This record gives sequence, structure tokens and C-alpha cells, in this order.
Amino acid sequence: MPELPEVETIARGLAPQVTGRTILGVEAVRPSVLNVSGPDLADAVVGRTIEGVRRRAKLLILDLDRPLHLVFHLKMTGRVWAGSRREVPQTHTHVLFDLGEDTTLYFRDVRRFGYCRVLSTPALQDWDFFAGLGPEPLECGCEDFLKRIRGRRARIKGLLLDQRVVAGLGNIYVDEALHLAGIHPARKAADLSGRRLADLHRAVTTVLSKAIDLGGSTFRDFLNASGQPGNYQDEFMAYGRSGQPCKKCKATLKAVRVAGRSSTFCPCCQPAGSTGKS
DNA sequence: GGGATTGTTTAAAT
DNA sequence: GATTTAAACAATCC
Repeated sequence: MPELPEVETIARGLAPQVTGRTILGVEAVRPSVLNVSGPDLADAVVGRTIEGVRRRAKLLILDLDRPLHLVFHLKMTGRVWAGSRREVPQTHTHVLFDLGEDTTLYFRDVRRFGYCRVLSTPALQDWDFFAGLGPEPLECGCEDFLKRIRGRRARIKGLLLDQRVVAGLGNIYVDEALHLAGIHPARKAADLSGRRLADLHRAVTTVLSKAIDLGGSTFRDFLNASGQPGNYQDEFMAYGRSGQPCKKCKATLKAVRVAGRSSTFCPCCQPAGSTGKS
């Protein structure tokens, strides 16, 4: 489940491997993950040069000349990496880009929830989802963060997961940030003081920065552009630790369902009722 | 074979 | 109309 730190890790690893390369050929094994047909994808991108690799929210974006953009959403199990042209494609590898010099860019997704789209710059900007994304959490100042959340009646976890509020967080890093800030996931934003929300803003920044430093989290199948796992999973305070002791206070972590997601929290550090600090 | 898994969209409710 | 919540969906693994 690549979230912001995992996609950032992939983008940073991929950039030096593919920037400046020209796409010589395309093999669309399963065009259903594309927004165009296989031949149309080839028409659009063969001969184009990759000018850069970047991330926006959880999207991995390869900027091509012309200009065009290859946009990947990895959803739960998607993976993008550059390998040898002679690498035997694993099952569920849906699209291959021949970059010459014995390099192929692979897009693989076991569950096939992810996708690869080719878009012109205007089409990218007109894409409702893309245009509606909130600010990058690591570039969002505390004032802007508060303005987007303070006073709203929705539960704080739901707001943090909403990509239009802040873009790039998923279930893992929301649970981690809420634990660090000492806020129960089901608290209503309107019941949290500006001071508590400022704590939360700082917690989001801290958690994401450290996760990027450690190359993301691997607890199931995330691998970066070089095939290496991340190391942040060892830092998890909350996510996936239901029934285990809180690393801060030893209380037993509990799991509840908030905003339709399983949410793990510490009943002691993240009290449900009061606005008091942990 | 049913349940769990997730990010996003859509529809319904407030 | 804006905000919020719930359900649906994609496909696979265990």
C-alpha cells in the first residue's frame, strides 16, 4: 500500500535510472490498466524522452517531452521499477517500457487496482482528481493545515485520509501521526483546539519525514525502484499493532473502525473524550 | 470460500 | 449547495 513516503522513495530511486532515456518500445500485456489502447499508448510515447520523475500525492509521474505525462497510481500492490531488458516478467506485470541500453521499465500490480495513464499537460490539469488534490503535507504550513481542518464536524481520521484536504496520507501514516499527536481517530475536528491541531500538523510532518528517510515501510510487499524493502515498519507505534502493548505507555492497543478503515490506537495515549493532552 | 485488505468514486443523508 | 457518511468497487490472498 504505497503511500506518500513509499511513492517518494520510488520516485527518488527511479529518477537517476530513467531520466534522459528515450522510450523505444512499449508492451501492453494488459491494456485494461491503461486509459488508452496498447497501440495508442505506443503511438503516444515511443520516441519520447523521459525528462524527469516526480511524485504528487500518491501519484508517480514521469514527465516526457512533447510534453506528455505517464501517471501511475499504485493503489495497494502496484510496483514500478527499472530492470534488465532480459528480466523474465513476473506474473501480473501489465506494461513494459523498453528504454534501451538493456533497461526496461516495469509496471506490475497483483491486485490490478492500480493504473497507468498517459496524459497531455492540459488533460492532467483538467483531471478532476488531480486538480482537486489538497496541498502536499510536507509543504503545507501550519496555518493552512488548520484552516482546512479546524471547525469541521467530520472525524479527524476521515479528514486526514481525504486527499482533497491534504494529499498523500493513507491508513498507515494517519494512524501513526494520530498516535504521535495523542489524538483518538474518531475525534471530531471541531472538538480539537488549535493547539492540538498544531500538534497534529507537527506529528504528520515528523512521521512522513522519518518514513522518507527510512525508505518507506515494507510489511507485505513494498519494494523500491531497486527492489529493496523500506525500514519504517520497525518504527510503527500503532498501525497493525492491535493487541500489542503501546511502545509509549504499555497499554494494550485497540482497533476500531473509523471512516470505514481499521484504525489502531492507544486508549491511554489517545483518549476518546477529552481534549487534554496525553 | 468468506473475510480482510485499500484508495477512490458514487450515492445517499444531513 | 456544501459537508459528511456509508456503501460499492477493483482482484487477490489466506
